[in-house]
This record gives sequence, structure tokens and C-alpha cells, in this order.
Amino acid sequence: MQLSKGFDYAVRCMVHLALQPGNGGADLKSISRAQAVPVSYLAKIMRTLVRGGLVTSTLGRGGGYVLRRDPSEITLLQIYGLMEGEINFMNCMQNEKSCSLVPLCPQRPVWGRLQKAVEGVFRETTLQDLVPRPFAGIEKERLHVPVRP
Amino acid sequence: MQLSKGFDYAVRCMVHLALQPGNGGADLKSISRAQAVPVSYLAKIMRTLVRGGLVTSTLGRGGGYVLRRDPSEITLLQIYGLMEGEINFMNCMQNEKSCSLVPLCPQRPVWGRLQKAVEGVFRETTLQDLVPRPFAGIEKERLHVPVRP
DNA sequence: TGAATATGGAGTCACTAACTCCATATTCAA
DNA sequence: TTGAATATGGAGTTAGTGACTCCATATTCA
Repeated sequence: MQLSKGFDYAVRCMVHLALQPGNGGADLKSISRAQAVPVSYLAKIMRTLVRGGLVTSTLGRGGGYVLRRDPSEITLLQIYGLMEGEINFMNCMQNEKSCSLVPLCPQRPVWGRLQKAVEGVFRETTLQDLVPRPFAGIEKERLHVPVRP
Repeated sequence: MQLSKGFDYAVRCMVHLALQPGNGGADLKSISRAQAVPVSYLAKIMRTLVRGGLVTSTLGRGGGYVLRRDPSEITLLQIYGLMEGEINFMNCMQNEKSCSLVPLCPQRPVWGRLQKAVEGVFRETTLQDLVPRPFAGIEKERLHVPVRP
């Protein structure tokens, strides 16, 4: 029961974007260097985040990535959903009829409780909560500015 | 973030044992048949449960397995601990120094919260809670009797 | 004595997380 | 106009491991 590296990377890179001065954005190479994530793998992750609407990308020279919303409006649940899909602890939780052995499986509600618990933590945690203290709260009014210098 | 089949099997087989009439115990083959778990794999799982002290085994003809304690005193956390070890959602949570990037990693407390949440559900759920309704509570006074007929 | 049980541990196999590579498209600067 | 710097798309690779199998051994009972 581990979270994937992909998810970990995604979260850290989103936080990295949230930390850019004036939210100016950052490009693949710089994120890769700062977060120690292999650049080619990071590229794939960023594509997922862009497709999912959490990040905006700019092509060509001087391009890069910017958060699409305020860090306080991006939850871990959204990132998890993009990287991993629905939270489910057992295969039998995916659809109703996959549990074949017992008509009313007694552990089903337990797995459900786990799901809800984790979902709750993910839903309540925003990128803003993950910004290291010294930087918390600054530059918030300068969000959403374009990347280009 | 999935629970392993091994853990699922272990839980179901423990419940199966809790359901035996008069807690007479059951042997590999019958558990395997009833719970649809490959017998050779089940053998390995049962060894873990025996070593862990949750189940007593009897060798030789007429042998098998019996729960060592009352179902209400066996928690999912104990079973999980045997099958999977400590709950940890990220590798960096194993020891203090594995998180190398940032001295005070902001997501650490979040992973910790997940851990606590799941641990809580596991600790509060006993085998007794997983016994299907019609059987709940019966035969409790006849626990701990020997296997042999 | 032998059939029926559990034990121990090495071995197999398939799947997938994690990562690479390359060809292509876009943008800007000179 | 060209080329350097960026992102995109997707196929390919690899190492690790979860989910099993297999067999030789020990124990118990009929």
C-alpha cells in the first residue's frame, strides 16, 4: 500500500511551480534539476498535469509550465485523480459485481472506510498547505501572470 | 495504492476460521476450497499467521488451524502487520534521513495523516466485525477448544 | 507402515511502475 | 529565414515484485 513515485513527483513539481517568484513558471529542465526527477519521465508527468487542466504549458523558446489556478484551489485529490485514477484499496471495490464469493461481503464497508479516510485527507490538503513556511502566502496576488519575461 | 491479495486472503481465511462451528478449526484444503485461494499459496500465508501467533497449527493426520484468540481480540492491524509490515505510504517515511531534498519536507505530515487514518480503521476493526451477520456472536463460548475430533 | 497433514524455502512467471528515446510541432531570437 | 530551445506524443525497455508453484521434510494418527 504505497503511493507511486509518479504521484510524489507530480505533487513536488506542483509545489515547485507554486513557489516560483511571482508564479513566473518553470521549464522542464529546471524543475527536473530542482526536484531530482529524470527529465524524460518528468515530461510525461507534466503532460498528464497539462491534459488534466491543472497546469498551463507554453511551447517554444522561453516556454514552460505555470499553475492554472491558485495553489489554495488545487487539492491532492485532484492530482491523485490525474495520476492514479480513483482511490481503491481492493479490486473488488471497482464495480459492484466483482466480489463473487459472498453476496454481502463483510469487509467491503471496511475498505470503503479506508477509501473515505484517505480521500478526506487528500481533499482537505491543497498545494498551499505544502508550501514551505518561509514562502507561505507571499506573492499570492501575482498569480496567473504570463510566463514570458 | 492497493492492498495486496495476500492480505485479503489472510483476512478472509481468518474470518473463515472464526466461522468454524465450535471453532473446531479447518485444514488447508478446506480453507483453500471455501475461500478460493490456491492451496500452495495459502500454505505460505498460514505459515506467516502461525509464526505471528494469530493462529495455532496442528501437524499430522486430522491437523489444521485454529484461531489463537477470540475474534474480537484480533484486529486487522495485527494481520496487516504480519503480512505487510508497517503501514507506510512513501519510502521516505521509513526512516528519518531518507528524505534528502528538503530538511523539513512539507508533505511528510500529510503522509503521516494518511498513515494514522488507515491505521485507525485497521486498529478498530476486529475479526468479529467481519463475521457475516447470521453467524455473529454464536459459539463464542466454545472458542479455544482443541481441533481433533 | 502409510496416508494425511503442515513446514521451509527455493524457484517461476507475468505484470507494471519507472524510466528512456526519438520523431514532431511550436515559438522566439538573431 | 534559420536554428536553438522548448513541449508533445507515443512506443519501447527494464528491473522489481506480487502472486503464485514445487518439492523435500517432519509430524501425527489409524
